[in-house]
Amino acid sequence: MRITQEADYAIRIACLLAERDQTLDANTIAEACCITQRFALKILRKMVLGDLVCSFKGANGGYRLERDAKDITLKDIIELIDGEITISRCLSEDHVCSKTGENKGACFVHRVFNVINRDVVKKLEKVTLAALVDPDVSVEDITKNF
Amino acid sequence: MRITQEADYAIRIACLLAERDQTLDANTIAEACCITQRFALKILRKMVLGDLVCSFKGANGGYRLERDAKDITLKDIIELIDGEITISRCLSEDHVCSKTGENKGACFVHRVFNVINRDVVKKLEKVTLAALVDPDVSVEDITKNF
DNA sequence: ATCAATGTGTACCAAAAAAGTATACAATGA
DNA sequence: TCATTGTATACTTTTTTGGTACACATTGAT
Repeated sequence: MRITQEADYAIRIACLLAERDQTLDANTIAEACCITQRFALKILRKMVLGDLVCSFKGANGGYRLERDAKDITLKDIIELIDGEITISRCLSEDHVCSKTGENKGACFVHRVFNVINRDVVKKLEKVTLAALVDPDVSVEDITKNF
Repeated sequence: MRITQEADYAIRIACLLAERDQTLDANTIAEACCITQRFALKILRKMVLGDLVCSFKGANGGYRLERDAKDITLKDIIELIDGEITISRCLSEDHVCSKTGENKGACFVHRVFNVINRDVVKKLEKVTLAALVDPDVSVEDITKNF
């Protein structure tokens, strides 16, 4: 990665939709998430194309989650917005290592990074929207089985 | 983070110095690491200022590791070059969350990120230059006690 | 039917970060 | 004393991030 602001906003938006569990229009979402409507629209568009939320046009239109909140993870949202999660550029699919001329896993160091990277992804996969939104679930509850 | 190219090069340089265990000049280092001399000089400068390597001017000058290779970790090198390791901007010391107006740990999501982030740093701390350079140590050896 | 409300598509712009280069200078050892 | 090697500072370019603009397409309420 790094996890971008845009992914961060997308997570907030997804949490909001999970919390309210109703169709919300872009304006409402933008206000609740402290971003401009235009920017919210852009992020929402990506989320629609990524089958994370569905949209309704016309009066009383808006957005809602496409799937159940327990079937959406932080990994899903971050990858949708930022693309493949990689802690180092050398780990990304299309990157060619300037040292070895090959891509990921060619250098010893990158193989170590790769182990760490996979672990991060695995952890992000374990965090569901449902857990994030549930007031009875603490950070410790979420992270204890990492 | 993300771990930058520059940090990546710094790691290569440090590995080279650990492997050879002698004073090497910037040109030799640059060639071995497949970067320009100028860029190597820039990175080496940071490493000198960060007390990771020491330098010698004049004829037969060059660089060598300041400390023993077993006392230098990936975390040391990456933090030296890239600054604080943070998987999301919201976790960095001087960042103020646009949602809560506070900094790290204020939002629930960021608290989760923080747990993951600390774990990454902890893993990077466990990888020493000595281990990376030792031909008898495998990636599995390094990562099994993560 | 019509029109206001709402999302769509595409393109553009600006700031920040990353990656790398240039130049003039300072120290040192043969 | 001068070639060799590092120092200091500043600049340039490219890529990524974060965000905006505008003309258009649907659709539900009236």
